[in-house]
Amino acid sequence: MAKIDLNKVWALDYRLVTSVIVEVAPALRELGIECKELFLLAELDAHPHPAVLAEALLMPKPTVTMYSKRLQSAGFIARELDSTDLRRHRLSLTGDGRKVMTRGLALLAAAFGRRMNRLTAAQQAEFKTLVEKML
Amino acid sequence: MAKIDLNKVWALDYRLVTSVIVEVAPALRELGIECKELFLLAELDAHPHPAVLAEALLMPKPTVTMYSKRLQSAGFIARELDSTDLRRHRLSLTGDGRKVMTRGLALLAAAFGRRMNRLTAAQQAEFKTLVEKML
DNA sequence: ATCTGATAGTTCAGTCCTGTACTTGTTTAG
DNA sequence: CTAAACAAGTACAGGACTGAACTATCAGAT
Repeated sequence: MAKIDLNKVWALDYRLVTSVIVEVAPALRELGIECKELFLLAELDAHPHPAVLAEALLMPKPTVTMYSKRLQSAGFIARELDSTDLRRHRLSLTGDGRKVMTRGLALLAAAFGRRMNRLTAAQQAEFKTLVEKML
Repeated sequence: MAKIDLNKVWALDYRLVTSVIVEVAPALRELGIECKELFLLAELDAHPHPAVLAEALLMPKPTVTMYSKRLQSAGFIARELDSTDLRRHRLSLTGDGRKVMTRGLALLAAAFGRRMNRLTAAQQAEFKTLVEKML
């Protein structure tokens, strides 16, 4: 088995991810959010605390702070102090926030789905397995 | 075959790509370039004209202009007018530029390789095939 | 020759994003 | 109990990035 060209594969995967983002960004903007804000909304249920969120999203803490502020003032998330640890803030989706997240994820799934559909169902499952293994 | 969760797979792949970038960024900075500047350098041989480069890299033209300027003043690329079309500029790597690119790509390949190594050789080849199909 | 529409690239203004340093609150060692 | 160490989150400054508008050149039609 010849060794594969890592940089080639990397470039392909990077391009795949980027192309989806570029494609979806305008529609998301119409929804009132940026792409990374959508990712933040999508992880909120699983990780309600900003510090954990920052780690999960691989973004620096100040970035999470900034997005949180914007999303809060847009009415998409709520913030409350964690009563068991006063350093912590707990973020949660508002009704509007959940609605926007759902729509945004649908747009993302549509764009990514157009690419995944070039694979057979079995290949799609295989792709998922491989990416899971790599992380 | 159950339908896969597109958003899940998307999130995984996004995270994979991002984690590599985040991991490599500090070392690249020591080399004197940003991550996206490396991608630009890496595509320069194949696409010497800024407009084509912008499309290949999925970035807006002004961004390519800005990076080109910085890379030129850092001595990593050269610019010359295309004599057959005075609107066009032809970019090319300098000796230093090629050296930095080679090192940068090696860092990238190392980081991405650590993830790919969790797959068998056959799976790696399969992954490449699948990503190629999707683009 | 000149006009028209298209293309290459840049400028600029303004937003986005993040590194550094800080405040506030919690835990732990003594 | 207190002080040092640590953790959550923020403020701010400054660099990174991009959309809109612009200049210069080209190619084709009249």
